[in-house]
Amino acid sequence: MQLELSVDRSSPVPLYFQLSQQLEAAIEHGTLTPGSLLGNEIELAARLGLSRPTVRQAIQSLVDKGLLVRRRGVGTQVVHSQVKRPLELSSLYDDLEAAGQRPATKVLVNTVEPASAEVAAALGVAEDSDVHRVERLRLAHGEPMAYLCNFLPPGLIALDTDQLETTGLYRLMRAAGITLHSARQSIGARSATAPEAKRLAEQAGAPLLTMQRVTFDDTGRAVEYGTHTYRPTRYSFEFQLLVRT
Amino acid sequence: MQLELSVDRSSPVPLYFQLSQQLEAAIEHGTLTPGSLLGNEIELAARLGLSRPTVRQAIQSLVDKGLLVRRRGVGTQVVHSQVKRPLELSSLYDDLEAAGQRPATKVLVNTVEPASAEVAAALGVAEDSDVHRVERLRLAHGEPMAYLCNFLPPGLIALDTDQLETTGLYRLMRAAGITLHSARQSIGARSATAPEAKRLAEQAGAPLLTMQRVTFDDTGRAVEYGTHTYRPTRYSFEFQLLVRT
DNA sequence: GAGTGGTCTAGACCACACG
DNA sequence: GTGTGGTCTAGACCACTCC
Repeated sequence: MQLELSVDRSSPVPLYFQLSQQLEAAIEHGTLTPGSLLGNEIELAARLGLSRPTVRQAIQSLVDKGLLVRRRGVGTQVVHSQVKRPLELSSLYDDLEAAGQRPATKVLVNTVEPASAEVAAALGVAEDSDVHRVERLRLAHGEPMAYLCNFLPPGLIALDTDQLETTGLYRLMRAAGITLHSARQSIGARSATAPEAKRLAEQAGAPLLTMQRVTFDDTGRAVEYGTHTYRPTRYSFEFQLLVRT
Repeated sequence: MQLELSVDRSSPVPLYFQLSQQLEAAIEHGTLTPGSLLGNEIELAARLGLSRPTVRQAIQSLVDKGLLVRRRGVGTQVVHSQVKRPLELSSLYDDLEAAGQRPATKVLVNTVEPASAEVAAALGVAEDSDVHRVERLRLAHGEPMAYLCNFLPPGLIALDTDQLETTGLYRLMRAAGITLHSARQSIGARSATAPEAKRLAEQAGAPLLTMQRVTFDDTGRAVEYGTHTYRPTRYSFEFQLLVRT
């Protein structure tokens, strides 16, 4: 069966992007089955009236996503194993929403305070300089799921408590025009202290999953530092990752 | 100051790769300071005697690594925050070795047995069909750090106990010509059962960090399924990740 | 308006896999 | 040997940013 592909040269969408989207949709949809060969690049370019570099660019973007594999002398194949979700800078809010869990957020603290040494080091600001402190409890189905404590440098975004209760922090930052670039994360575990246990409706000493994260924008500024604790019976970190080549 | 760049056209190493390596080294070395502009692509191409697409390919590879940021109408800049380690399919053995911890491995079990339903589902093999089972204790400085239980489909690699004690599983697979492609991971936490606690020299009920992983090669075969437990006082998952754009 | 990266073309030669 | 992807060239025009 012949795959239907076409590009619209009058569209402002780049040609390689149009092609990669169509290929991705065909893979997602099962029209291109795992293991099937894509056909050689020259022929594909001729069929679409594109140059080979343009077709290569489209294919390369899907190789980078892990959907296709290229073998010299063989061809380009659709990967067998379905790549579900590449690891991304995930927002717990988005994660829960995607899982259909209707997340709720309760803002416990939303204030400005002097930075501790730890916070100052993480955000790259002077010690005792003002930073925002936000503490939130994230619930799903009315059950506490995670306790989130975040610090932000001043003047970055307006931290409105109502907004914080209806969406995630990353969405607020993106909406404010901040381009997130990278994050440094650390995931661990430890026993709950008495106040932690109380907040999360666990028993003191219960195991907790912990995550610390510093997020940077594309200018290299630290835009957020967070220390989070999760109830491991309710949440775990799941992700797919690709091998660097 | 002018950055010294040159390419060797007689080398079998691709020109774009030579260039990207030199740029990466200059960033690492501090010759290219964070925030500095790289100079426009046309001029850079002319200076090196390369075509612009080749120079772009070199720059793009570093953008993908998170070392550079491009802005239309502005230029290409070195990212401020140092990207340390991109998240990769990490081997605990390599992690420990990189941290100078001289890892040691004790093979507890190395056998072939019928696959349980869970293992069969993860590896995509028939239930009760033969699979390798390897249980290892990973130590650093003589202290137990993690308990690793892995399952592998038969006929993939020879699992020599001596080799397993001197290197990591991923190295053995790569050495056997297996091209690792992607992995699906889940990281969580729970309380140690009595036998788990004993293995890791912890107390029963102590918090443990857990990781489950299925690894696929580039043909889509599952090549490994592992369930690991870590002592959270000795180990945490640390990684840097880039935001998908 | 000037300068930058973003996209695109129409070729070319090479390296590798497979029969 | 044949076919594939891997690399490379020398241009071109456009979109965006900044002055």
